[in-house]
Amino acid sequence: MHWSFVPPSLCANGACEMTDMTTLYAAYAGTIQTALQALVADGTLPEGTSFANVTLEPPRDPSHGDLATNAAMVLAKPAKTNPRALAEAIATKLKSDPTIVSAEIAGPGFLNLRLDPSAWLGELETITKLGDEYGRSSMGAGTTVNVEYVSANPTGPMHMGHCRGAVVGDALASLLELAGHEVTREYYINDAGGQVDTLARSAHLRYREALGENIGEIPEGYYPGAYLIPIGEYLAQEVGEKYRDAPEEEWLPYFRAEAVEKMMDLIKSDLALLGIHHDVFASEAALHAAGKPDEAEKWLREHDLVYDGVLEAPKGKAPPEDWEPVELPLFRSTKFGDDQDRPIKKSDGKWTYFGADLAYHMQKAADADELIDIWGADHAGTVKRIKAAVAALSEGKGKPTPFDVKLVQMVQLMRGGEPVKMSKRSGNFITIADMVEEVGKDVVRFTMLTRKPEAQMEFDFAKVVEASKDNPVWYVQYAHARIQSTIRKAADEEGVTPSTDALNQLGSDEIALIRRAAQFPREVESAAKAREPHRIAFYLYDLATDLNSFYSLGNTEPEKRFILKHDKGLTAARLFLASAIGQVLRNGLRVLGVEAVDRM
RNA sequence: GUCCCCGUAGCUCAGGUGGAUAGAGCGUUGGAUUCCUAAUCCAAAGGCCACAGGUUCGAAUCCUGUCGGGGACACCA
Repeated sequence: MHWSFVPPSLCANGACEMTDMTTLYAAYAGTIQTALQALVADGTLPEGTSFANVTLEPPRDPSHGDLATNAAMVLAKPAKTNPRALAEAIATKLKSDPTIVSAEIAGPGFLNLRLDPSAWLGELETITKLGDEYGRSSMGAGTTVNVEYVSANPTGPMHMGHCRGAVVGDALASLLELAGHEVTREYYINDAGGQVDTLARSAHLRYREALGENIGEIPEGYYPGAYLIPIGEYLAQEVGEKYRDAPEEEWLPYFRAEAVEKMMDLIKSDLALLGIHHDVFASEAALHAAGKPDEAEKWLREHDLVYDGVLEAPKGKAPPEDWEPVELPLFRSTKFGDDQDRPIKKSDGKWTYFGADLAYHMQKAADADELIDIWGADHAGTVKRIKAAVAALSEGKGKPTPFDVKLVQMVQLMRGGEPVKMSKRSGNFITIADMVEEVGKDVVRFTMLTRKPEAQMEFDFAKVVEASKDNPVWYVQYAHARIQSTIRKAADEEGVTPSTDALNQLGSDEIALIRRAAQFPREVESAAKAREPHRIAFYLYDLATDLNSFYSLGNTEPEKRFILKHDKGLTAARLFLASAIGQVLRNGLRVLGVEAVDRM
């Protein structure tokens, strides 16, 4: 795990400066950096040595100490010495810090540090003082990130297929915010293609139905879902019989605009059920109206990145029967690693989806420093071309715009071990509203975040509501509720509240728990760097495990309970510990968008 | 045929930007309850990290290939 050598003075956001508090890992990272700089000053390390690969982490085996650094192994080469000799030099410098009680060299050159217990106890005060801000990093300060997620076609309510990407995107956005980035949560509305025309026609059908016509079975090529019935009724109310028998070109634009708007209302309310709210809803139609694709094409042609050419027939499988060579404006995506150049316009002269998407990303890249798209795995085939597009567009800017596409794999819905059958044809699919109603928002969100997004997962309705250790969301919430309950009970029955007065009475069991809590800021930074919010979910599970283990010590050793009737000082100190752990659980759950409950 | 993702305990999965003895839950076996929330805890057993090469002080992690699972492959979005 890496950590960034960001000195506290670089802490750009107000919270850091106001409180003037540094978390434990950041502080000792600074200590080590100072020691390394001293070695540069006295010539042990060459001028300009990069410390980028130096890590500070908990040793795998706690008996090795409190902290471990690989500095000597990483820097032995530039120092032209062997790791153990360099470690010796680093250790000498570090020992001038009174809170470092020992610095031992181990294995191939690890430097294991032992801290005075007061260092760990101090972290409890840091957690408490920083409160909701504990874990906030300045790592991303000054970098704006645009996260585009969901972007479901506005042709119906949200169903299961959208759920995972929605949750992952939202948690990622929150994570990046906590890591200090300024984040825009964006939704791209595909309101310009053939699908929304189909939507408009389907709405027209329902409109005629609302006017009393018997429309019978919904024909092939129309959306059959019952959710369009209220749209038809609404339209009938708005325009009466005006468009009942009118030719399509008269009503299509109006029906399309109305239907899309209603569908977006539906989608927004579905997203709200999951606690998801976007900052920007970007319309593809508006993009066209503003002439953005033309601008993009012009720019690309000037840079010889778009040319008129003929695509080859698809290889490997039999080409479609109606395949014929056509000259189209093609984007040179092969120049950036794609297998084939991609058309930006269709043979009828209209823009392809890609042509518009290219212009859309051009616009996003102009507004943000970094871009992230969350897509379903079924769009994997288009990753290369859009990455190529962003690479091409940012060539002109002098420096490339970092751009990540996160692919989210399918979720297999199960019920008691059996796959849930869904029929798309009848429009009978499991919606997000169904899911949230059945198992709750917190369960849906947490479960979606307990697997890395690029791996396929199962979601079993039966398992996911089980109240057991096998169900992480319950387990983590239980730990938090347990803490809150203990604090309540101590106040009500013993009149004791958390206090630092007797903090130095806390022993090694408590410090083991603090050690885990102190990881949180590191987890935030590494998860943000990797763009992997699921790491926070796993961390919270580990922290909950440690809390529950500690709590259970009191079952066999009553003197290890939080609440001790005979020792109010120690009770208050343990409550202070409990309260700090609760704070970290809350801060982590907030990233995931899961509620930290006080009672269960 | 090409491209993308995945392959870790019996099962479901972490760990993967190279570091010390590969982790957790479920399941199995054996324990803990005059209990601050047992929706919990402790312990045992269980592994050629798919396979084969390569890179280096060091590989589950990086590279190449093979096998297996999933997905995508004209002007659909």
